[in-house]
Amino acid sequence: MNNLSPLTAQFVAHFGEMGSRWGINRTVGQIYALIFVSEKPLNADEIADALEFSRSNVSIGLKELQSWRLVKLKHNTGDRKEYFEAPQDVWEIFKSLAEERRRREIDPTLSMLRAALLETPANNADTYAQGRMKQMHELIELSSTWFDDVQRLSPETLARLMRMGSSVKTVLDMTDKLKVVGRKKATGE
Amino acid sequence: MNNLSPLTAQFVAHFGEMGSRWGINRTVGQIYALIFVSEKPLNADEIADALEFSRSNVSIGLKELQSWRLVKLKHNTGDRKEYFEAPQDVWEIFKSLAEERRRREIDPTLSMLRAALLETPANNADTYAQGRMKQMHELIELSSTWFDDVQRLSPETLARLMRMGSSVKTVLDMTDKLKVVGRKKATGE
DNA sequence: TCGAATTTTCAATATTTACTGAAAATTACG
DNA sequence: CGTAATTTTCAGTAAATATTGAAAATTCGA
Repeated sequence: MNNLSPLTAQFVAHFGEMGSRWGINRTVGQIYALIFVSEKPLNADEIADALEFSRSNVSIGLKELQSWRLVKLKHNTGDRKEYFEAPQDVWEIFKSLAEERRRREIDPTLSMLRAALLETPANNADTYAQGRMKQMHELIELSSTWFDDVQRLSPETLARLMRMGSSVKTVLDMTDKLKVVGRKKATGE
Repeated sequence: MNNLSPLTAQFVAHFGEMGSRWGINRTVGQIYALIFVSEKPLNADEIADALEFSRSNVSIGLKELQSWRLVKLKHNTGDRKEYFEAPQDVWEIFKSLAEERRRREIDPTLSMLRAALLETPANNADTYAQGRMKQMHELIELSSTWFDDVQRLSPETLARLMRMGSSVKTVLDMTDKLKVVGRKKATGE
């Protein structure tokens, strides 16, 4: 890798290796890593040069990253080249990733499950299978709705929630009690 | 696919196609799907037969599924064959999946980042890069600690939390107010 | 302990996916 | 417009991954 400091080289290499586990390929992982740690936006030639990939490979990789909304395109005045950068806010990155993953990995499964649940079971095995599919559907639906909701929270609220960790239970219990008290008051019980 | 009802065939095929997006391969996805909707545990021959895979392929696939803790091995008395089933509780499945993913996809990255953050930056670019890595590290660490915590909640509490969705903010705000009140009381303010 | 039943390994092969260079398409500036 | 700069496409090739059948290893009951 051309002209990369050991620090960056290490980071880039790791993303390359992990790429396959993350569902992207080595090239795409490395390109992203490089963009992520660069202070200035990079153009495709710079990336191809630094990573020693063919120009066309970089082009494909950048398209892929754009489809994941992980890089943003920037145009510099007086320069026709396209420059790419990663969003500054890591929360934003996290959200794009989650949304996109959901769109690609979760939603199609939900559709399939919904369709399967509408079918008339042909025998006992089918009835059992449909029951299992229902469980799966409910769990996925619940978690993804929840994720939608959480995503709409402000970063601060979200951070607060996260910092609470499992003590969230205490808060929920507290709330339940308050609700009961409120109800009693309201009904003059 | 031998002897599979259309309903199951559809489900199995979907898991096969999605497999690649989920980071497992087609075979493994299909095997899992089949086991998941089966009322009785299945042995490798039954799976190979139903899915028309070679016996060895099934063997490899089952090993993979075991490494993800997605299937459990069962021995039937008077039968030397190994039978496989998926855990009944879909929550449990979800947790195994999350844990295993974390172990494979998150933890190695955290280690790499920790190591990188200890290095002495060689120049300005490195300093910037390290800043970015720090942001990434903090986000990942926060979300995974949080996930640990959440995982420890009882399914009921968790379900409650999920059902609340974004109204969780109201609860947090409420709690903050209560804390303030509590403090005032305590200090006689 | 022997041997049939069963599972696992592994080298060969097939399939899929990634990568390249060259050519085509697009862009925007004079 | 025309053209040079730039990006994209694509057919061919390389590399990685998945799949198989056969052979080896393991398991467990007689």
